[in-house]
Amino acid sequence: MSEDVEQTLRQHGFQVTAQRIAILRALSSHPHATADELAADVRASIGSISRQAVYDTLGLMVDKGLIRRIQPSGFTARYEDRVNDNHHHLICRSCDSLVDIDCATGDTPCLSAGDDHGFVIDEAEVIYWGYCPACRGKAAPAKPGSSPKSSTT
Amino acid sequence: MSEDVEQTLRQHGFQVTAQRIAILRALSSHPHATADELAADVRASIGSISRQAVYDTLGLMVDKGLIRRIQPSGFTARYEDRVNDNHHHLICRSCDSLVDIDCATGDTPCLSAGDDHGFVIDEAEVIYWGYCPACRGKAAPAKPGSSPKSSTT
DNA sequence: ACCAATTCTGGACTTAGTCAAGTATTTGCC
DNA sequence: GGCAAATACTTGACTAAGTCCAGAATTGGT
Repeated sequence: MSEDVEQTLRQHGFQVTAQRIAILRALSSHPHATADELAADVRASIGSISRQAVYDTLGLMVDKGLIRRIQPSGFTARYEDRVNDNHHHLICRSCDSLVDIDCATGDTPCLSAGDDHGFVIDEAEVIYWGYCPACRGKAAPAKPGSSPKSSTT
Repeated sequence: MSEDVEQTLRQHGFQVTAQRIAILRALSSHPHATADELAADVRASIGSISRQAVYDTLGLMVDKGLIRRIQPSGFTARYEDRVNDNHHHLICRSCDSLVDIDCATGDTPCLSAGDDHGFVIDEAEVIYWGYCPACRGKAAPAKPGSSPKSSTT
């Protein structure tokens, strides 16, 4: 299994180092982890790693499309290794839990924006906000001034 | 015109203060501004304002649905006063320009997620990533290791 | 095994944002 | 219009996330 990770690294043009292997493995066991959480996980397996190495590696991997970085409003950056598989994220406003969600609409649904302003669009990132089963009852904090925010789409 | 802003504040249950009026007006002339940019703008019109007042006010206004906060990956939080009008955002990966974009798909399109995991979804936030007309030619930084990232949807 | 290129470390630094205590302003009421 | 209670604002210290830099260590091709 360590070989798989090594393979992946080489295929994407990375030098193979203990740190990178550890980061990648940490990521696959902790999807949606923050840089610090990954660092902690890596330290548990490797002994130690510098913060800089973590940020450098994650940054490079994101650039090469090996992993994905997400950063919803109010959260610090999170990373995941599910990539190129057409999924989105669903976040509970109350307890901050974050789950993956597959897009119902086929292959490139949301890519059809109205007027694209001349941009070449290569990705549509969707974040669904709401309340998870556990918080659904207890929370529902009836936003006072505003209408129930029906179709922010 | 100052009266409009006052009205809006009262309607949403706010006390009316010079700072709040100034923030709201700054926001309508600078859509997608950061907290610091707004503070600077307010200082230009009012003389001075504390950072805390800016954050407090923006936070309250977001809570009451008067304004919206967006924070794309790699950006600091931005605020806008277009609210409840079903629009999304389009960002250039190269020059970071950010434009509004209306959703083509009608009223509550992207709200139809596949399996909602039992969540009650009240908002679907969409961010389109790509290259603006100006950067389209010059940038296109041919992501090496990864396939052209066709349908991240 | 050696050398150049790449990567990692450690520490200082920056930026965005929060906390808490005290002061000022607003607003409802007389 | 004046007063008190509630609300808002200011100041300054603090935290967390992330960046910068220079030097040491590792990797991988020969």
